[in-house]
Amino acid sequence: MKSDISGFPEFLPNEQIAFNSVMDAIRHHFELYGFVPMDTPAVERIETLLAKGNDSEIYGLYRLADENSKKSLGLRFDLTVPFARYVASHHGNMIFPHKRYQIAPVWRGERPQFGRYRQFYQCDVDIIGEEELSLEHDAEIVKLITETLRDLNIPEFSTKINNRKLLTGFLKHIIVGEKAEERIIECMRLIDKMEKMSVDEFWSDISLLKVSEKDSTKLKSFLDVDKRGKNDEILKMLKPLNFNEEFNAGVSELANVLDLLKKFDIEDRYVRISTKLARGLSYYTGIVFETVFDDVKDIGSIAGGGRYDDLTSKISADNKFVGVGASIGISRLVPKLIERGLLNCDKSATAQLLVTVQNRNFIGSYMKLSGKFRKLGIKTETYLQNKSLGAQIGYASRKGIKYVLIANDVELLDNKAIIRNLETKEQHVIRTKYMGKEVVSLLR
RNA sequence: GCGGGUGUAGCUCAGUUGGUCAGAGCGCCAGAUUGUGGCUCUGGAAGUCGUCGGUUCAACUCCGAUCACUCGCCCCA
Repeated sequence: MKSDISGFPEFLPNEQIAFNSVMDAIRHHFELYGFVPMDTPAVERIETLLAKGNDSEIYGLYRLADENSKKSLGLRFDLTVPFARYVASHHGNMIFPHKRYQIAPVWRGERPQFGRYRQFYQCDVDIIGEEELSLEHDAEIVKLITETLRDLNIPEFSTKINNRKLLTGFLKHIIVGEKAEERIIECMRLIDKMEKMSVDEFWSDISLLKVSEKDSTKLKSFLDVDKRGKNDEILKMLKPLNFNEEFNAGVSELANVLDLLKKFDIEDRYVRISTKLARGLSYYTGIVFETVFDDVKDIGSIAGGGRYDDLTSKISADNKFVGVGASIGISRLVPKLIERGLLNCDKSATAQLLVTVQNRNFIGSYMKLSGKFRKLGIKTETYLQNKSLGAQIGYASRKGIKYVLIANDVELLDNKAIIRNLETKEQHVIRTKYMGKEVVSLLR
């Protein structure tokens, strides 16, 4: 993968074909579950984009420099905010629960680095309900993401799962008093990135938040809970803690989703509780999860998502929509798969067959012949440059086109042609007048 | 926004204290190979040494600025 402008990657043809094959596989899974496609413009009104968060320059927003327009527009930095805007404006014509997917680029003006781009693709699935949405949907999303990834040829992965209520409930229990809300958010952020910090660093930062010694002890044991390993054991420890109602609701939702996942045939090894998981400070309100490779540590998460009970209130106040969704980061995933040799990248062609042209006076006949193959559903390219047969076959070989058709004028007039398999060097003479299944099976 | 690294052929890079130093491998093109690719051999094309300025008899080499890319931090999936 190359990048001519920093952070804006582009692929060579073989990589693009591989990238698209992953994208198609993901799309296929999404549609298998009945999700419908959706697209929105690359730009949104600035006020819509800013509705996501507190920060005035969220994600290094790209603003459109259009002096003639009074509208103030910017490039989307994720697919959820545009979706919220979409629901707010079209809900009258939508059917709920609404299940949609969207595979599209987003833009962020951050400094790029490895596995982090300024333009990258997200594959989002979301389920939106009016007023309420049962917990089964949360489990279904996790199941869908797990199965989608499982069916790709990727390294071992697992999904960390948590519930925001559990985390905030606990933090509300230990952090009270002045500026409690800010300190809770700061504490949640520290916990979220705890694994990146040293132990000393973490606790010295925590002490800045005026957590009492007694509560620090509680925090410590709380953080240790998910070291237990087995989800059942972790839940068994969490249940009696009974810090407050919010916490209890979180534990109960978490337990329910895990129970549903069992019923939905998602094996335990794919999902494990991580009470530290917060997933940034965004709109999540319930279940949160993110998927990482077990052994590949140098890229962040490859998928993630969660439940948000308040999708549209910042955009339109009249109706309440709740949702649960997830996103797969293929712009991170695919280069890693290519680097690891897990993604077949040796084809620079979509064609299965190259029709070579030896006698250029018969170009019309060659083109008609190509047309016959195309009608049979075989992707066929006709070689149109004036080059030797050897050069034409070399062209097919380098592009990864498996078959070539070879015919001179005599053969054309006799309705014959040679099909050569470039991998096995096998050649077959075929009759070109009436071609059917036997030719199709020959080209498999 | 902050800090480090790097800019020489299409790609990956070498280039000594400033003076035969415009180089290699890969790739590309042609031929050996007159209907049949990969392998091998032979030949060939290709670079304003990122850009601008300075020092010097002399700059790819030293200095300054600038631009670009890249890695990390902040932030974030």
